[in-house]
Amino acid sequence: MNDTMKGLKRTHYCGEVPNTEQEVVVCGFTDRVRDMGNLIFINLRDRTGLVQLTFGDNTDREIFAKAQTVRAEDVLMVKGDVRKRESVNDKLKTGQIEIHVTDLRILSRAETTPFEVTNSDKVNEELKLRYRYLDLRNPRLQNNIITRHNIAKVARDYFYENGFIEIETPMFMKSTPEGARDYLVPSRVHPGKFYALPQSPQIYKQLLMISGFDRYIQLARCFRDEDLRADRQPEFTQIDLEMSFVDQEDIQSCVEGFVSRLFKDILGEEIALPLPRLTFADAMNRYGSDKPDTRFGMEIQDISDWAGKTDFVVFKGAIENGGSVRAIVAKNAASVYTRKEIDKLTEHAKGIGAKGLAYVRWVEDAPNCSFAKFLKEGELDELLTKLGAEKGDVVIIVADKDKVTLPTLGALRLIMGKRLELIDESKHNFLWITEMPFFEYDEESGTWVAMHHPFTMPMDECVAYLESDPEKVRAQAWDLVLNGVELSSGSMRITDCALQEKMFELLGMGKEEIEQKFGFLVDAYKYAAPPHGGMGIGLDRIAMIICGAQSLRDVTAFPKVQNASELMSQCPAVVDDKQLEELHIKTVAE
RNA sequence: GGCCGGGUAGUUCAGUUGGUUAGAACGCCAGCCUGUCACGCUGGAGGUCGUGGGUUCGAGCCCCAUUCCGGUCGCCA
Repeated sequence: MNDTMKGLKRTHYCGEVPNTEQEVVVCGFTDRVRDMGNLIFINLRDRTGLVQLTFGDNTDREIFAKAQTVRAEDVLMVKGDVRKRESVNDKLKTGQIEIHVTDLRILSRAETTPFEVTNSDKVNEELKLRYRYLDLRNPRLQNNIITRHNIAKVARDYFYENGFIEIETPMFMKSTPEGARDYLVPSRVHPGKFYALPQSPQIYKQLLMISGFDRYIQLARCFRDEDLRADRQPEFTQIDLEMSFVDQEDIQSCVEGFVSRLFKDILGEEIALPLPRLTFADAMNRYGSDKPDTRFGMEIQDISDWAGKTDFVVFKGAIENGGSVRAIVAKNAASVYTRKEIDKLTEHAKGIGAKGLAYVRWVEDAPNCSFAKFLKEGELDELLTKLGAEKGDVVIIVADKDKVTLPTLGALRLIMGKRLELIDESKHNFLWITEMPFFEYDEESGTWVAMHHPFTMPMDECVAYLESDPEKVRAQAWDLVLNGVELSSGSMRITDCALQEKMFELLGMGKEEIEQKFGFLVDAYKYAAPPHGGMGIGLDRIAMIICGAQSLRDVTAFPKVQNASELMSQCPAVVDDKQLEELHIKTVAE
């Protein structure tokens, strides 16, 4: 039989027992037992930290005998006297003191756990996820979850103080098949019809602006039925906001105020404002990415002019086909990037669409160049000078259409930057990416699709060539990037019915289709709307970076794995035929 | 859906060219120990080598299939 708490009330959390002699009552989990024979030490743990319990000469024999039976992870409640320790432990917050126990209650005994809770760094992720509730006892994970809570609190405080109103939007909404796949929800009362879980509260928050709420915020749960990544879960939380009577700069400076407050309150770090801005086109040209990690250099260089003059058919061919030849220079990398390592890079590059890599590896006096035999006298020297390459450097070159050269070099830049340890992990580099393209050509369907969403406002100067040159149309849409992670995305919305109609038309949507999908939204704008725009800030991703975690799993209490299932509860799971029948999904034969 | 990596005591791993009874550390159990804090010492229990098939006199190891986990590309308005 377990003991009860009867007659005892907790007076302190373990990590907060003060350094003064007094009687206290603490409770928590058994972190570790050190049994010296006639002297027993137990580390008791709760969410605030550890405190040492001591059982010795002066301990009642019955209590001592009971203490001998305590095992790791047992739940205890004890009364005792706080005493100074004979030997201090500097590693513990409570390392100056210990509790001489006068009453020991074993409230619950633990079976031997499948892994050691506080020594689980190297334990297989799958096992820890199956026993997530145990892994969550680990102080590291517990601190992450608490930090996440603190981030949410700062978000609410900041936006509430700035006049934002928190409004809940529906979890059951109409499916909009564009973009990410929806999770669908059937219902007993609507045969053949489905709700969708929100990918984001986008439409509702725009309607709230039309209703005149002026500033809206919500810590919104969002759902996307797409494959997972380390930084992508099928359900996630957005700090979702929308503002009326503002322009892009107003929204950006409001969000800048938030991140600066957040990093100061949580990490004590000053973020210099305003945050740097880079256009989408510049980001692609310099970093080969729409979410560049600017914690290190190694920027992409365009060497098309030089390459066009050579006789190397691969380079010339790329340029003649309207492409480019571009390079990155890895300083002092020749010893790390041997021929074999460069081959690995080549394999990786092929995996993402490049036909191959050309390289110069300058290790001895004469640079080792993979395409030297195609060059005329002096051309290699000219290239190396142009690139600023020196002895010890490695140059990686890709020749193809821009659509290939830029993302390939962007990906290689990241891989090499990590490998060469060029990234200062203590840095927090924010960056606004602006002037995003409006349309994206979809090879599969051969049509232009909206890169952001179809309610995004084009930049004023682009409206003139909406029809003639869709590729060049830029949107009043922007992203906030932190250390190469897309944190947040925002845009101004179209409030002009005629323009909205035109955008739908350009996206190949007929009147009927528009009416069926977005009729209510289009109607709403007929009754006048304030100019408005907003953003969705990824709470999980911010938490991940602030906690220094490598995966969203480390900041999510109960995360899903790669195939979007949850290993602990084994969901999703099959349901009874009876349930399916009730939902009109399956007819069960009698 | 494609590619890459992984699965051997409860956990983390080792396992030689395919060859006797599959090892170590931690954990667990028992005993000893009065100042430990990753306590120490002695002893013990614990294995369907992910699963199924094949090759072989013989498979943890080689081959095929399959499953689960991770990473990545596609995908993520």
